Amino acid sequence: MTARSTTARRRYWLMKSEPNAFSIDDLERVGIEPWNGVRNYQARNFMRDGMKVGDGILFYHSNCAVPGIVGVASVASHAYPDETQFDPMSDYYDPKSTREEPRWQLVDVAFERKLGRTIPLDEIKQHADRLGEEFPLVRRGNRLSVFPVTAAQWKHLLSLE
DNA sequence: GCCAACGTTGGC
DNA sequence: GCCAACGTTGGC
Repeated sequence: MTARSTTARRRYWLMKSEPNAFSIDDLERVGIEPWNGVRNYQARNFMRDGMKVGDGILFYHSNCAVPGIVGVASVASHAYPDETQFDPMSDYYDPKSTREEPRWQLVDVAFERKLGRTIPLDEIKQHADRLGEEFPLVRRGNRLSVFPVTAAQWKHLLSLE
């Protein structure tokens, strides 16, 4: 086996968070955070099946005055069950989930850096031709909170910083 | 605060 | 398995 075949290429992702709930400043403060509360199967599957420790994450602020990319983070664990699904006191409690067969998984997310400036959504939309029309942020009605970013998209988005 | 878009639920 | 109702997301 060659070294190349045993080393998976680093992947890239975008993860949304409402800054009122958990902002890039919060991540900087704590350093590492279990990405709990994802209750969408597609987003869960990306975390569970696609993410590897060391993958790059674009940290996106949604549902706020200036939505956009505000920082860079990295995947810091493999997927494991989200504890909040078992907690009746949690907003994220899921009575249909069991410890034997947990429904929701998460990864730990580590702070890397804040961007020099926010890359606002309205500016990202102006680059739809470069990013591809299928890039979720430039599509209407997009609600997916975790999705993959290609190396080319990653490079282009960060070049806007 | 409004509302379009979308995912999930549950009756049938 | 269909699909209307409902709840949530998230830009504006």
